Amino acid sequence: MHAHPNLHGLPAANVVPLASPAFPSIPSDGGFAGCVPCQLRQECIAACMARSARQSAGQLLIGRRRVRKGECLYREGQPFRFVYAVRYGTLKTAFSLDDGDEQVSGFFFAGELIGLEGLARGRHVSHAVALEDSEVCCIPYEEMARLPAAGSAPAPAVRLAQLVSSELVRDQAAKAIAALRQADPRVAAFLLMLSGRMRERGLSGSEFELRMSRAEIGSYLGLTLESVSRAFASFAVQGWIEVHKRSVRVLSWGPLERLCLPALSAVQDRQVPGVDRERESACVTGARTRTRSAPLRCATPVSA
Amino acid sequence: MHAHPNLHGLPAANVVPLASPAFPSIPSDGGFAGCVPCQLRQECIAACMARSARQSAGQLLIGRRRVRKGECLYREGQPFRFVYAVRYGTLKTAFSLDDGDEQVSGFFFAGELIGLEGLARGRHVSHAVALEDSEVCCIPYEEMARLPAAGSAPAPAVRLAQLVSSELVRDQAAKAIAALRQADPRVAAFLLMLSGRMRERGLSGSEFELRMSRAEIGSYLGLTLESVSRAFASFAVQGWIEVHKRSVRVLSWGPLERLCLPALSAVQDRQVPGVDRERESACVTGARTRTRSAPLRCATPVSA
DNA sequence: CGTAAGATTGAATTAATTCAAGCTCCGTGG
DNA sequence: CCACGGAGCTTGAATTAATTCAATCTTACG
Repeated sequence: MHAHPNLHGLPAANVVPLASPAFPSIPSDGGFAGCVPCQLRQECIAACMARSARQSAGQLLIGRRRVRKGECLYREGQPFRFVYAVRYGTLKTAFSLDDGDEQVSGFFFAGELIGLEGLARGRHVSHAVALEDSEVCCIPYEEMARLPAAGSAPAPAVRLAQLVSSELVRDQAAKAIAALRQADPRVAAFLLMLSGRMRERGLSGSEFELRMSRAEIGSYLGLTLESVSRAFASFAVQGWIEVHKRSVRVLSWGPLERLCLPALSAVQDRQVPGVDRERESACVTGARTRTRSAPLRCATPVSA
Repeated sequence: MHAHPNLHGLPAANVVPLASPAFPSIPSDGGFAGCVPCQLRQECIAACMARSARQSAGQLLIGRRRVRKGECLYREGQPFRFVYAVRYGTLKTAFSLDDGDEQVSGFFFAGELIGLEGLARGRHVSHAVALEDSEVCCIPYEEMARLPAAGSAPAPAVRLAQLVSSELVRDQAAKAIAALRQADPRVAAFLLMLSGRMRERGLSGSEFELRMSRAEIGSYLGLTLESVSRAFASFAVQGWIEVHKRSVRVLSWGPLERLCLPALSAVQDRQVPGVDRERESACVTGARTRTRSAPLRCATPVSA
């Protein structure tokens, strides 16, 4: 189908299928040699686990699971047992609203982690569905959480907390998009976000295939599918993009970026390059909640 | 001012002001005796740390910090050093949009944790501002992350990951509210959410004081302040609530709940009572993303 | 007591949704 | 191999609802 540059590359011999009735024990450090060629955007939690596992007597089995298009990786209410790392493919997460509709809460590409929302209550509060044939690594949470720190490296649990926090940052970007009240800016922001994530994994950022329907995009953005369709059409007649069904080619970034300017930095998700002076000063001078608020004074410590 | 039923109750002698030029060392298990009377909604991470600290040689200093109304607890771009637990008061988190406006991302009450978004990059990506005079515990992240597991109890880092995940669940509730496209249902959901969180800390759920402005509510809900005001007015003329400026009294829950029905269970944030059959079946039969999607087949494991 | 911030209310505007019809493309089965 | 059917996408027109702009009111605070 398409290139999968981010395979974890676990050798098959070290991979234990999850549905296997008996999990054969493998050496605690044996399962990670194959992780080296993996090109995950962020250091894979598995690599972190490998270091710890080498030093501990604990056993660690990382399985793989294939999820075909339309299939469910986990469901709302199911016990949380695994954190899933996408090896290849695309998935969405969503949850059921009480009227039977579903709300799409995220899209996940190769190298990204799914299922972290289950950690809070020990049960998943959303479900994950493959948008195309996909495969994931299944990292057993309990075992991972028990692994101690290896030398100066942080314990896997610490790394995990960091990765959950990354999801919070991504949610913040989603809120920045939601703050764009109009349809066109939101869709533009969505394209920019997608493009950035494609580039992160070595794919073209200006020409890619949408793996999700207009309805799913609309749900994620808080728009109807018609509004999404019209936004695409509008961009196309302006000559900013070419779009045919689910294949998109961006011809001109400038206008799209201008459209979603207020959310641009949140969407582009750049690593913070030191303290961002501009934003800091915006905070000091008193950013507005539509109406200008009082300047942000600095909090004083409590005297002992 | 008002009752503070959720004080951590750290004895003053064990509390080290953060701005003190030199942090005096205190016994690693000395700072937590006072945590016992603390009535946090979820088990406080500090209690978890206490157990670990007792067994380790590490030192752990938990400071307190007073944040007066309008003051900033931390800012975007600042290094992430502490997780903050609200002792009393109310804070909001928000971030600056690139056009200078600010987007409110959350409200935090006594017993809740703030600042977890900073974990991802080691820097805060939002700022936290007190909506009234408040006080927080400052839990030093690095030190906490290094604490090992104490016996069968999980390491503080594991508990931390869980708490970050709880924020993800809360974000999901916010997405459920955003899925209510109209103003009145969103405001109704906001009231329900607030009410639930008041009750959680032993306060009245039907009569409370809003600590945030209409503009802040609007920013959080994706509405203009006028729309929020009109929604309140509309509820009042229907006889469902009494509202005068920032004091709210709910007279009739039913209509408010009906109004935001699709998001009700997400907003009420009930602990999952076992596997939720209803929702599970909704998933199996194929919940809709506005247009009905294919039934969710079950993923098959990869054969070894 | 005066001022300013926050809240309310009204009227005009704007934009998304809704409803409906038609189209394209893909997979299936005759 | 081609026809059929359906899912997904597009497009148009009417409707609906939120936003915008503006004026007024209240209240907290200096």
